[in-house]
Amino acid sequence: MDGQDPTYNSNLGSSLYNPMISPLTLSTTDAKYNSYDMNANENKPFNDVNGMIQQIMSIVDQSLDEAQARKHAFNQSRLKPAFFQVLCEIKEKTTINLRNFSEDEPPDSQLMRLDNMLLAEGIAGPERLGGSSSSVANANAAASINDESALEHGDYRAKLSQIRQLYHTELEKYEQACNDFTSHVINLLREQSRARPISPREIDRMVSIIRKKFSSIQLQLKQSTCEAVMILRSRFLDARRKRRNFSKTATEVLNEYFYSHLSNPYPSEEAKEELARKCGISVSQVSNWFGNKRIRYKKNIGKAQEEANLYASKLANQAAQGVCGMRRDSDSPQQGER
DNA sequence: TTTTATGATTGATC
DNA sequence: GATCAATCATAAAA
Repeated sequence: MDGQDPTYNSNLGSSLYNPMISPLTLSTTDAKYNSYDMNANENKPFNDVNGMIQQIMSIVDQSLDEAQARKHAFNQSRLKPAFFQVLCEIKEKTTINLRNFSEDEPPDSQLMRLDNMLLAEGIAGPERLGGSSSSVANANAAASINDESALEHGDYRAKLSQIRQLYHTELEKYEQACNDFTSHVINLLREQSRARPISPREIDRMVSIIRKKFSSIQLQLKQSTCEAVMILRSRFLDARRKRRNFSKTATEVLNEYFYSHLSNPYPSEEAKEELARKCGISVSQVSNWFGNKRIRYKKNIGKAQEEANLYASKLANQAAQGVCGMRRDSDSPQQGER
């Protein structure tokens, strides 16, 4: 539309921009443009184009009433069908590429991944009553069996539900804005279709363009929601973040076993289960404790000797008082350690 | 605030 | 799969 095409220009000159049939009322600006045109008669088409541009530019300065009045005048003009016809002809020549415009695009794999994740985490889709992601449920089952984990699990669910709520609020907002904007554009195009040729297919295409733009905004929302869920999960699943020391009693029970089996501080599976039960911790925690204890004892035997003596005298006292409960157990197959 | 203790994790080895 | 050794992250003590 840069006016370099001679055919196009001749069209403009012959009909559209002929002042005799121009639907737009010529204003004083025409005079101004005519005044600096050295050869007004020969350059009439260009002269008229300038005038038209000037008129279009001046629309922004018009009041709404004025614009409405002009629009009304235009719609009532007997030249309007001719103007419309000319626009149809121009369009016929300039929208060839548009016809071949491919509208079928493959579904966005990134969007699909995000959707799947949001669905899996219970953010998208139907709300799960008392539900959480299976992975978290497994993690919780594997974690400590005390009340604290249940409490933190509840905390996780509360935070997940918070994320879900925020996501849906934002999504609704986007959808509302998208619908509003789409219907606004449709109305605008329908209104404009009275003045220029706009096919329903073109309106549909415009709608799909708008939807694509809005879905890219939604993509960002989905992305940030996924990130929030990942952070929450990593915090919940990373047990190191919420390490708690075992109770004093539990440590004593474990130490008693360790120092009374110092020559072979490797409790059997049954012994581990018994210790776990006594200490109120899981079997894997007992295994961890013994793993840590063995390596730290080995690294610092001198210092650990004091502790060893402490537990030895403790056991001796218990034996003297005849309350040697632990040694009585079948979980102490080793004899004569230390 | 810094240091130490301690429970958990990770990768290698057997 | 159990254990070791190194390491991380946090609780508790100094």
